[in-house]
Amino acid sequence: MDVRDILTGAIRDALGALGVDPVPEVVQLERPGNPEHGDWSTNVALASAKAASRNPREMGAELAAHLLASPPAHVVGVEVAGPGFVNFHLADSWLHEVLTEVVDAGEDVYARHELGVGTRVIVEFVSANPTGPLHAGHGRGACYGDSVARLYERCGYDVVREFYINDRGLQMQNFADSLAALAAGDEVPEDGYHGQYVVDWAAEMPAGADPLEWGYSRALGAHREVLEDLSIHFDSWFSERSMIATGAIDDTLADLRGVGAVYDHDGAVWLRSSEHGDDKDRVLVKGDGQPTYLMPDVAYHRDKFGRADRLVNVFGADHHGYVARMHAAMALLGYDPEDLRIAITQLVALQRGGREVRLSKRTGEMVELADVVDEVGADAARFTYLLLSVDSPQTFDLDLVSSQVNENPVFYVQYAHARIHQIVRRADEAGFQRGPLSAADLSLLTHSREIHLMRALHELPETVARACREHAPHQVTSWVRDLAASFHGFYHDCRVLGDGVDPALTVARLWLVEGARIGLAVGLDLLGVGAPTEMWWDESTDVPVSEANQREDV
RNA sequence: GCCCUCGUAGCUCAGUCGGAUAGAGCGACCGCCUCCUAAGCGGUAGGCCACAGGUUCGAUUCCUGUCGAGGGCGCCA
Repeated sequence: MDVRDILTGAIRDALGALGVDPVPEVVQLERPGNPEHGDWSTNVALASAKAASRNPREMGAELAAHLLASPPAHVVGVEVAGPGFVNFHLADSWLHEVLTEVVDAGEDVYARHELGVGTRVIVEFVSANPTGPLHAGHGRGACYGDSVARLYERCGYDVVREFYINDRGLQMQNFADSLAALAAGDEVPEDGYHGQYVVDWAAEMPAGADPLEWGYSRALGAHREVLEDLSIHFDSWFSERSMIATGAIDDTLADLRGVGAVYDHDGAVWLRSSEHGDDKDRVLVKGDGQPTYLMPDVAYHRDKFGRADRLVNVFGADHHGYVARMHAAMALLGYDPEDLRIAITQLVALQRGGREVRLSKRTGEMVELADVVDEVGADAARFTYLLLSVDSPQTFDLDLVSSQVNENPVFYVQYAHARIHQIVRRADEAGFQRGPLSAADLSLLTHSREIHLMRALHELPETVARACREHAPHQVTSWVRDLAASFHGFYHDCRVLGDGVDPALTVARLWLVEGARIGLAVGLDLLGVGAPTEMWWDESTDVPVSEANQREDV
């Protein structure tokens, strides 16, 4: 049983026994930052004193005394502190139990949750127009969306990764016209696409090919390729065109009309989105009878709600204005807008050679995502994209991430994982048998480095659940960095193997190393970053030589 | 003008349902390899959490306003 369940259960029992009325619904436990405040602390006396008409400090003191009279498992001290906090001091045995749980569970099971069993989630991300290659800015949404999907999977949800393809409309035609013009030796039209890639692709295009269909497939192929390089595998590629064949667009409009969610004005069809939080009503069908971009998107989301209980969309900041109208449209169709979760990723600025590189498909000056991956490697790219909260704008410095690797946290973390495997290899070479866990004396793990490492491991399940709930994979990145730091400290101060180390301690430490391995493997997998088993450096080039740049898949 | 995100150490950023003395990396300075990989470890310096109110036992955190940064506000997509 998790130590928190033991403590909260004992606290509630004690409050009841002390005649506190009402016994609070939730008992909050936290890890105090200050070690003097014990291993765990509760503010329950502060939080519930008022409702129970009691003095918080006195209530805390009574609670502490009562708990100390018959202490819960592992508890060796309880005291009241400050305005009424009740602090628990635990024997290290609670952490030895944590390590046992980690090792028993293994990397497939540890920090896995059942929160979402039976709930279907569609995570839609990237969804770039098939009119050109993905650029560096797309990389953030791509890595983020995939990692959010991994978090949902780890929490037991039934997840589909979906890419929505805008494969009809004006942009497609402009793109095709640009290809055709270049292939014919003409100038690109005014509102066409001007990037260098258009020139390259036009040269590739076989004579007689349909520029629209050929360009479409060329762009989509490029998307697929770079995403695969980043270990991002979509389960579903949803074509906008397919909704014309299925009649989904017409059906959606008829549905909206049926519930009075649209009206005709100035020859156009308007959606009453302002009735559900949007700034103004939006046009669905233009005066010329053509649908706006919004119309098929509404139909698409209606389709998704037919396939899932929850929708997660990843939009770039430049599309955030879209959120209100989409929520309104779903509300008008009778869905709960809460079930459409839209994550906004702030923009990525790219830096190279100390100056910013502008991203613009129109001017043609852009850095392709494929170039970023080539330049810094898939692992460094993913880790860097997932380093920050998506609420913060990011400056991705290509020179820094690729060449100054000592400033790059991905190598710090991967190095910890490589060190773990080095210890395991050394133990094998020495013929050292770890033996069964049940035979190991984990109580020998008492060094502060060992304690810190086990504490960090204990936090992983909670971190995963929160990161999923908040759609915040960067919290996993932070955890992984923290665990790596704990491990490097342990590695430095606690020898696992050697003549001076008691064999029983070696066994216990090998199990701790195994626990760290499991934790890092879980965390890195959630980030989609490789976990290399060895890393060596070429000192002449300062380039790490490892699976980091030879990885195949995650 | 309205909407979204943000404002925390010199720089880049974390900060759990509102908790006790606000953290990390980098940069700066000082130390540590006879030993499982020193791309590692330890220490020092560095803060009016943009500003002003409010809510309460308690606010970096929640609410309102001001200032500042980025982005968005079309019968374009």
